[in-house]
Amino acid sequence: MSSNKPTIPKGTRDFGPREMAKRNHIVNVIKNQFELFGFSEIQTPTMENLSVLTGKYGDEGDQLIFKILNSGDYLKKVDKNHEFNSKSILSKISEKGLRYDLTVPFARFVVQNQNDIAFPFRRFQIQPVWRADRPQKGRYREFYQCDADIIGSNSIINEVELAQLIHGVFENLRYKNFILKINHREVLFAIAKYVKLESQEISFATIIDKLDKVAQEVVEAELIQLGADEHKLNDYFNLIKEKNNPETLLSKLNQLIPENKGVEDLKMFFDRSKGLIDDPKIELDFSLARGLSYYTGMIFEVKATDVNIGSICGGGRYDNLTGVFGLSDISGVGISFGLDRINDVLKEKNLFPDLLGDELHVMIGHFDEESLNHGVSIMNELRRAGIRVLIYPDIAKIKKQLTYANKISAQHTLLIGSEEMAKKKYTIKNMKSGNQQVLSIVEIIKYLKLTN
RNA sequence: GUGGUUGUAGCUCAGUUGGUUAGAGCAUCGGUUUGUGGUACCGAGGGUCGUCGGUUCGAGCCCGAUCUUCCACCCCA
Repeated sequence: MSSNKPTIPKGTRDFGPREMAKRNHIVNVIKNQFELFGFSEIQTPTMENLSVLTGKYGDEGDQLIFKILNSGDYLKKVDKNHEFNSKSILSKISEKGLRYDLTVPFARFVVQNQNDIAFPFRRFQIQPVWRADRPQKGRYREFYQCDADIIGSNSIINEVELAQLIHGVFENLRYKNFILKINHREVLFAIAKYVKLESQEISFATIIDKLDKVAQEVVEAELIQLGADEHKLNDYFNLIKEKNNPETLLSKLNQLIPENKGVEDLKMFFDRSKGLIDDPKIELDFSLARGLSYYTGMIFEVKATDVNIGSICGGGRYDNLTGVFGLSDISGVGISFGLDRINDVLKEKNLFPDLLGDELHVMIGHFDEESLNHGVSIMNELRRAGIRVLIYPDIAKIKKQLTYANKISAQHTLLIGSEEMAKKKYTIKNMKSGNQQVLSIVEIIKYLKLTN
C-alpha cells in the first residue's frame, strides 16, 4: 500500500498556520496603507485570454507565461500537414494563460469598465501571479503582488504619494534598511542619445541596468562596442557616481540633456516631496532602468540594502498601457510590493512582532463527560464576549490536553472539574508563566480582556 | 532557456577503499504520574537510501537517464 509521497510543483510552496500568520501581518500592513491613501480593492481572474497577456512583457516575458491547455480534445485544431512546431501550434492548443502580473489585467479591467469608473481611478489589488521562471532564492513560480495604481491623472503628486506610501509600509513593518531608487525613462532615452546610441535606447537601458552587479569597465566596454561615444559616456558615468543632493544632481544632468521632460518631472517630484516624508530614503539613480517595457515616465525600485534578494517593490508611470486595449491617452502610475520577498527579508532580519494577532486566547480542558458538557456552555459565554476559545473535544488525560494547548500556542487554559462546577469558579492558567487562579466567568472575561 | 549543485526517518544530518540486520539528535506516540504542559527518566513506532535502469558474487556508496533542491547567468517581485 505504500504510495509515492505527494509533492508540489517546482517553485510553489505550502503555507502552514505560522507562515500564514506572518504573511497576513504583512498583507494587513500593506492593505491598511493602501486604504489610508484612498485606494479601493479589486480582484481579477486567475486566468486571462492569451491575447490579453502576450506581447506586453517582451519576448522573454511571453516565454514565462504559464499557458493553459484548451479543454476537451485540445489537438483538434492542430493541422499536422501544416508547419509543426511549438510556436505555430500554441495558438491552436491554448487560448488562456495564468496572469503574469497585476498591471496588465488591471489595464484590461479599466478598458472594459471605463464607463463605470470615475477617473482618476485609484485601485489596489493583492493576488498571486505566476511565472514559468527557474526558481531560486527570492524567485518563485507562484508569488503574491500587492499593487496600487492611479490611472487617469498626469500629476506628479501621484508619484509623490506613492513614495510616501512606500515609506509608510516599511515603517509599519519596522524595516529601515531599504532604499527607494528613482529614475525617469525620458532621462535614460535622452542619455542614450547623448552618448550617440540613438535608436538603441532599449539595449542601452538593459546594459546600464547591470551597473549594480557588474564592474563599470565591463558595462563601458559593452556600450562602446554598441557604438557609444567614450567621452560622453564618461560624463555620464561621472554623474552616476556622484553623491550629492537631488537638486545639484539634476542641474548637472540638465547640462547634459537640456530641456528634458524627465528632468523636469524629477525636479517637480523632489520639490513636492519636501516635508512630506520623515527620514526619506530616496536616491536618484540615473542607471536604474527596469525591464517591463510599458513604463514611459518615472520609475521606482525599492531594494533591501542588507539582504541579497533583488528588488522588493517596483513600479513607474506608463502613458499608454490601456492603448493596446483600445483606450488611449490615459496615463497611470503604479507600484507593486513583492509580498514573498518582503516576507523573506523580515524573516532574515527577525522583524516579525512577537504577537501576530492570530493567538488563541483560551483552551478549555476538562476531566469527564460532565465537565466537557459544562465547558461547552462556558465556551459559548466566552465567545459572546469576543474571546477566542476552543474546547478539547475528546475525553483525555489532562496532561495530553495541556500538551495540546501548548502546541497550538493557547495563551491560557481554563480547567473544569467537579469542584469548579460546584463553585462556578474555574481554574484559569497562564501558559507562559504557569500561574493559575480560580475565578468566576465574569472575572475571567475581565481578566482576559485586560491581557489582550 | 544556459552552466553548476543537491537528494539517507516528519526535520537536521552521520554512514570507512562497494561487504551481513542503514545510525544519531530533534520531533511523534506510549509509560513513570487516574487534576497540570512547556522542563526529568524509561520505552516504542517510523527508511524498498529521490526514481528508473546499468556495472558487480554483492550498491546508500560506482556509471547513465530522469525528477527535485540550491546557486550563477538571463530576467524580475
